[in-house]
Amino acid sequence: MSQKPTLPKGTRDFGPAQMGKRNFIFSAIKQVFEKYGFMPLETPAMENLSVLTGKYGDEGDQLLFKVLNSGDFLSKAKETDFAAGSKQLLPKISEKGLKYDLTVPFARYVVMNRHDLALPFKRYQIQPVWRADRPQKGRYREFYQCDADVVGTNSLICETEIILMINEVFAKLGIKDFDIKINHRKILTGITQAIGATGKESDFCVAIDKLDKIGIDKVLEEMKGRGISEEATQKALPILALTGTIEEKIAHLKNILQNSEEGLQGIKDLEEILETLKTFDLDQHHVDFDVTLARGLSYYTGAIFEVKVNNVSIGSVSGGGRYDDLTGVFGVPDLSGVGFSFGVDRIYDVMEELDIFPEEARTSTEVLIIHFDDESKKYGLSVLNQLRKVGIKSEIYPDSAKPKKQFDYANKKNISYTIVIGSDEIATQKLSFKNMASGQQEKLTLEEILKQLSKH
RNA sequence: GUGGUUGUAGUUCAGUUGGUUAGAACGCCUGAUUGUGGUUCAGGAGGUCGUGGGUUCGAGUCCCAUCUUCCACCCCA
Repeated sequence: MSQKPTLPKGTRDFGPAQMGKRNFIFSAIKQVFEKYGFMPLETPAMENLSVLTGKYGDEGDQLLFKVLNSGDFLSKAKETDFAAGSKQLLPKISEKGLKYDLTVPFARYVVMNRHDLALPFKRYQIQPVWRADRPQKGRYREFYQCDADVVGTNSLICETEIILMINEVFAKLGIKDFDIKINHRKILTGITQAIGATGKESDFCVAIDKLDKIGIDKVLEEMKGRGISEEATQKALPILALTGTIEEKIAHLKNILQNSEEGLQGIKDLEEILETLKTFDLDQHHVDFDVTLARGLSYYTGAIFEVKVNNVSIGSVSGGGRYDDLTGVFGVPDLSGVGFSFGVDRIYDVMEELDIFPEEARTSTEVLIIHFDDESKKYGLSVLNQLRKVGIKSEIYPDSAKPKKQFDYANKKNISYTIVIGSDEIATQKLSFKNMASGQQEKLTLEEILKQLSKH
């Protein structure tokens, strides 16, 4: 009885072709992170549920994958727990969960190791995370995040450096048309004060975050639905419709927020970030100030970012922001951090949609050795040894097979060159070196072949 | 979590109001070609129709459940 194997919902295999492309993205990100002084960190796939729960809101808790206790997981549960429902039963049968993002495990790490850390601590982390979400295009239940965070400094240089890193990574990847949207949590707070909806900040944010998706009318409707007064929504209207350059928007908002100390502080932060950016003289920084950017995660308290690639059907590919008190829930207050994350799976989808993966992302074997009989196969092994000694990615067809089969193998693996060896080649010491793309073939000594290959 | 959608050969898809033995293209294998792949030609293999029930004389087709896919909402990378 054989059964067809299947994958769990929302998970994927990555074949060699995909991995070549994925690694291309990973290494671009890694190089940039390290160039900016971030050090790698890895944390376990599982965390204790006490670490994870309550950090992402009720919605987030629901999306956590819980791991059943090992052994007799029912042993601690009583009938009364079972009768009381899942919420009561859960802690009795599950103590661990798969991590939901990289920021909370990072905060946990900082707290556990704070005496050893050189503050400010800069780390990057590239690992899979899991969410029990319903999958869709660009949304998976297992996906990779690439986080870089700095903790232990309030300096806005960090924010500027995030903008620089995003620019560098996208330049490496060849993504040209994108916007780094930036906003500030304090500006959002300021706006709610200015329009007379103080305290309604999170309702306000949830509503305006949808602006580009559902349009201004529906946003105003949603605000009313969330208990923001008619008068306030009317006041919000011109603010949400702000246009012009970053400088113009800032000037305008300064006026609107003149009575909000918090709002003005947010503006000041933004100005400083942009001012610092100037000293790095980028041709184009892709930054756009977007007052409607809110972002869901509630722990952000300062600048917030989101990156959108234009003219593709994928949502944001990167996001982040500053959080003043991330480690507070673990008993270490007043440690400010700022960080952001690249969504590799989405960047992959974007690059696939734009068809901009370079040839180098499709690395394969460079040379296949093809042989006709046992003698030439044996001779081929010594040739193979020479190729590998100089670092050429090479392999020999391991079985004795017809040349057609061996050539088919080379085609299928997209191998650029073949070296064909038979009795003639052994006798003359001149090997048949074939370019698989052009079909051209010439008889060369091994040394000449090595010279040819080193050019590529 | 709510509502909808999808599933037929390795892959992409046909398959009539329920009616004989479920098709095509591409891919795969063999040969034409025993020292040369991509092209061409000839032949061949490959399907518990997602899974489990039900209705019917008869189900790929209708009904129910379940899994999966994609989409919208919620939320998010």
